[in-house]
Amino acid sequence: MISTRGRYALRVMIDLAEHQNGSYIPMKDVADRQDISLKYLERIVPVLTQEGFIEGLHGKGGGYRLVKAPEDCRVGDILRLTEGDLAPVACLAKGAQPCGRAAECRTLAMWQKFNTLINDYFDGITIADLMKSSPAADNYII
Amino acid sequence: MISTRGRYALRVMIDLAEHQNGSYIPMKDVADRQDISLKYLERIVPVLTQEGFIEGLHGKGGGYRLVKAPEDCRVGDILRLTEGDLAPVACLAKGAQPCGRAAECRTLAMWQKFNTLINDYFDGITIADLMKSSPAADNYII
DNA sequence: TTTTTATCCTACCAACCTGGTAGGTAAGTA
DNA sequence: TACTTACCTACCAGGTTGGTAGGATAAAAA
Repeated sequence: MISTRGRYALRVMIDLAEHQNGSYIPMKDVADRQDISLKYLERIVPVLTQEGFIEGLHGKGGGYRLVKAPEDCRVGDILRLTEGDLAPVACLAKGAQPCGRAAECRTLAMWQKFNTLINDYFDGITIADLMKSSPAADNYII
Repeated sequence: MISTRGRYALRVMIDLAEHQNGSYIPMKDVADRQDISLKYLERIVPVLTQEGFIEGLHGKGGGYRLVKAPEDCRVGDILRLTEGDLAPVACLAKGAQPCGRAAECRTLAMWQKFNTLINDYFDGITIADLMKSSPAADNYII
């Protein structure tokens, strides 16, 4: 289950992309528009800075700005960053110790295929795609 | 992330299927073979009985037995049962209250497509498929 | 009928995760 | 100097996870 950290990070990225005008956008504005606590966003957003998705500027006229173009921001990268991992089972997670039953495990292949399915799905979507996404219309297709 | 409940339930089903001989198999045997605490399994397994995947018999000579053929046991059904839900985000979970931002949400369509992707994937796999699964061989394909 | 075997049921628990809040500090602009 | 904004750290309540413990109940064997 994707937690609020990943979901909020995506909404911040979309919001910054939609209001992109070259200057810096205060996180307070994003928080107001997205109806998310500024304090909570302030704890989520720094990792996006560290990995070079956005850059922050202190003081008046400061805020955040996209570093890459929305077309180059893959949802998969943002989710892996904020969620730590997209692994569907513990044994495939990043810091997992090797499972002793792996050689005889009848479910391992299923989990591994699922793992690549997940990562491929989100790697195939960019922030630019989400900007164009209209939920009401898409609902009929699904 | 799929918890131990769902993963252990699958291993129990596979174990029962592999040792199927018409009579009842004590959960103690399954617990020993799978190296899972009997007490913990006893708390997980009843839901499989309630939904008609397996049937239990008390007393000596008792244990559990598959009701359906392994070909008719879909992994998706077992996981939805034991995990409660396979929804990737809170707003798509079973008891979720409708989200007020749904009409303007730019990520909803992505989550919905991901949700059907997950369910379709696991609905396309049966216990019979898992019985045939050889992890070592499949690793090279993935 | 007693004993054994097994399912089934409920309560409890420690550790961790989630979704925050609170209170500051650092840095840049007016 | 005053203000604004990013940035950092500690704390916290509530829920989930992954169990354990101790039985009650049912059925077959002795």
